[in-house]
Amino acid sequence: MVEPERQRDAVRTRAELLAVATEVFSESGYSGARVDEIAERTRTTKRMIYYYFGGKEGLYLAVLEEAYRGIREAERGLDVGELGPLEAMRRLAETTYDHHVAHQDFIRLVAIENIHRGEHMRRIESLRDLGQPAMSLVDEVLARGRDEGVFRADVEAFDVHLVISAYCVFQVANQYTFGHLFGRDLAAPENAAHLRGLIGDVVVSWLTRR
Amino acid sequence: MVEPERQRDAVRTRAELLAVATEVFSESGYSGARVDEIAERTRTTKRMIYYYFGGKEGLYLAVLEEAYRGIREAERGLDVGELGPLEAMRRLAETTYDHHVAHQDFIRLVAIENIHRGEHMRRIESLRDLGQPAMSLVDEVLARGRDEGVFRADVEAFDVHLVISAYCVFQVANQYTFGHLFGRDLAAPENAAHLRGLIGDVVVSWLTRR
Amino acid sequence: MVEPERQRDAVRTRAELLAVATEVFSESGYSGARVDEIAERTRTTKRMIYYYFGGKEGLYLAVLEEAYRGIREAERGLDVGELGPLEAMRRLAETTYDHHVAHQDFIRLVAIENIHRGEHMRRIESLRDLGQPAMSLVDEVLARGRDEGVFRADVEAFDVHLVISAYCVFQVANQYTFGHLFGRDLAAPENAAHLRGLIGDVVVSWLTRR
Amino acid sequence: MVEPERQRDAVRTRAELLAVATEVFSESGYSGARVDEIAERTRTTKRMIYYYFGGKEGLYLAVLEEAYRGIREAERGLDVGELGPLEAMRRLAETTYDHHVAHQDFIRLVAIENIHRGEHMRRIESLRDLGQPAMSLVDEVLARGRDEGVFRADVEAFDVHLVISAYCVFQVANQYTFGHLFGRDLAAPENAAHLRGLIGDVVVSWLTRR
DNA sequence: GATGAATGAGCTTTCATTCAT
DNA sequence: GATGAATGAAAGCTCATTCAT
Repeated sequence: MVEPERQRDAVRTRAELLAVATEVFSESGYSGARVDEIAERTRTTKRMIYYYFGGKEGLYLAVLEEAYRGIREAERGLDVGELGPLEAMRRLAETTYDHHVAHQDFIRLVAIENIHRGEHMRRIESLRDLGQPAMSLVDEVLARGRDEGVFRADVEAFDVHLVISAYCVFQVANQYTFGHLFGRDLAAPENAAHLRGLIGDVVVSWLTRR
Repeated sequence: MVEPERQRDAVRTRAELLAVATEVFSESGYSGARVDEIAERTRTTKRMIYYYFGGKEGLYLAVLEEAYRGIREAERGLDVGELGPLEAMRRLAETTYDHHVAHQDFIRLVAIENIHRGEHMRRIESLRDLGQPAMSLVDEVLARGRDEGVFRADVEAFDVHLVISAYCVFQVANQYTFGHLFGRDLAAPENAAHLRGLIGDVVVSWLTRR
Repeated sequence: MVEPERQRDAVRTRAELLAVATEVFSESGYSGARVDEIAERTRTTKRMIYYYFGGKEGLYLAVLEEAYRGIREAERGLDVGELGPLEAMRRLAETTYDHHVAHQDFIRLVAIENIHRGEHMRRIESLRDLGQPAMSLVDEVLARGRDEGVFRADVEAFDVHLVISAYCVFQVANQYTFGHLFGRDLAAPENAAHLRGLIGDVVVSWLTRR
Repeated sequence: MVEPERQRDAVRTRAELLAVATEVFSESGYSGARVDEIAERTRTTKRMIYYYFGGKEGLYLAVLEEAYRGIREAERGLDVGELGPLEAMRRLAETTYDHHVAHQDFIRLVAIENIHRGEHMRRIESLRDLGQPAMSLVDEVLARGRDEGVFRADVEAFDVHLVISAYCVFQVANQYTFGHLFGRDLAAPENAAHLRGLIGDVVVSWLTRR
């Protein structure tokens, strides 16, 4: 089934605007991003931003929604089914690490949204409780480990997810200031394996009861 | 020896601008902050920003430098000398938590600076390797624990500091998005004790792991 | 083939800005000219200066380029083909005089540009060696006179052009100070004929010197 | 007779301001010159400009007056008494040339004043008819030449002075634009002798013409 | 005479947005 | 659906000048 030319162009134009806007907002923040710059990096004109998204804010909202949607999609790919709970939890933490390293634009957008105290996000219905799926996976592995007696029983899935997220987000989001303060480059390839293993270690040590 | 009125006023004017600017930049980011708004919240005029700081960017640099200086000063107050290494480490992690909760403006500034990829920070000489003092304390406690045989020997002070910082920063910096995604308020008083104890637990479990 | 309304307006808007800017820069110099004043004398707004010329300096560059282009165009109209070399040279000098009197705005712009040590001019590619055409005409008349034995052979076209230009430019550019110092009005109609004849005399006497 | 300290300092301060202001106005024009810059290049402060000269304009007026006074002083040094009228006239033209090359700041100030249509100059009483002395010398030489039958009788001193001034001023004042247009550097040492001799030639040829 | 602090008015420039076709 | 031209409001910044001591 083929869409008519016009419509396909419309879809393409919209998608291109969204992709470029994601880049620009992520690079410069909401206030720092320039509508002109977004348009210029596109094959369309500024006018289309108003046509499709109503304005700068509408475009930003669309970028935010799309970005979270994409991340959730990516999270669905995560699978630790065949591993024992201990290895599964380590895999989960380390894969989360990889995932964050691979989606720095998204993490920047989230930081920007936090600067704005989440006020835009709160207006996007589809983002409500979007965290659940990711946490369910943690919960499942945690429960398995608890049942098998390898994990302590007094830790919630939320806590585990918080500790993993904090580490993974921080190491991307704060790489510039933290790196500068300690004279280390968190993004350097030679540090990657160590930093990746670290969060696995931390979480597994923490959860493994004696 | 008393300073002349005029000069004292100058110091006050400069300090007031700096204080207000810290608030405004922290609230709105670099691009979002308005020079006019900063001035309006002050007893002086916009003109003085240019007189004392050369411009918006100069003011932001001064804010950043002053903020880091203040934090370092506060860190100096940390003392865990009389505690055993295990309790000292827990105290260190939890005090760091308190400290971050108490200085949200600073954490927001750091997030803003990371959005700008640390480009301003890099131009402030006094911030080079400013992290050392904080890390030395971790190092000292870690060494004591290692010597006493209670801490594992394969973990560096940098790693410990990274894990603690990540947790403490994240839970302030990302409170809006993370809270919204999971329907929990990280800043709610009833969660404070739990969140505070958590990082202590994590670090101690990790380091005491054989 | 008719251009669309909109586009024709754009051309008109741009041209109007250029014309008014020529006046204002010529009246007040580069620093003395006010972007606001230029806009006010126009049917458009200040914003259009930035839209079409990028800023005050871009506008000034456009004014300079256009002014030189206009002058060169006017110089093309000069024709002394049928006159003998002696009369041709006199005509050339005196027509140059007329020409300068008729384009005082241009001469003022040139004076302004010299105050700035030609720094803007140097950045306009189209002005490089723009003087050649004017000098070629002098060269041709000079050569004819030399061949016919009425002009001395040891004078270059450049020298002749320099002497003529100096006189014609000075008498416009320095009319205010020179006039005041000697209590004479170089622009007074009753002096015009004498001042015009003078440069013809000077050049012809000089070149026919045995 | 020794002046009291205080007074001598006052004289020195005033003189220093005047000297620096001459430079700055000459470099940047009236509007382009910055009161702050003038003060900064001085050992005094901005306040002194207001104390001694009343403001920017007063300072500019003082600069203008002082500059003309200095030039007139220099002109007094001119002496062609023992030469024959022909050689005297050539010497006069060529010395005027030297004089202009040596006082480029002054010529720039004059150009600036002409941009402002001489409006400041007109308010300085001491500059009225300041040109007379310079012209008297021309007049005297011209008269001698006329009496001896070597100079034509139909040329006024004013005309001669105009031709000489035009050439000498132009070649300094318009050096940047003229030089660029023709790809020649009027200020290059290797051109000096030729350009200097030129005006002598022109004037002498013109005046000896029968 | 001198000084550092302060200032209002106005300058150039930028921005998201809308209009006319 | 699309486009180039246009715009008002407000932003950051600069200037000559004056004040308080």
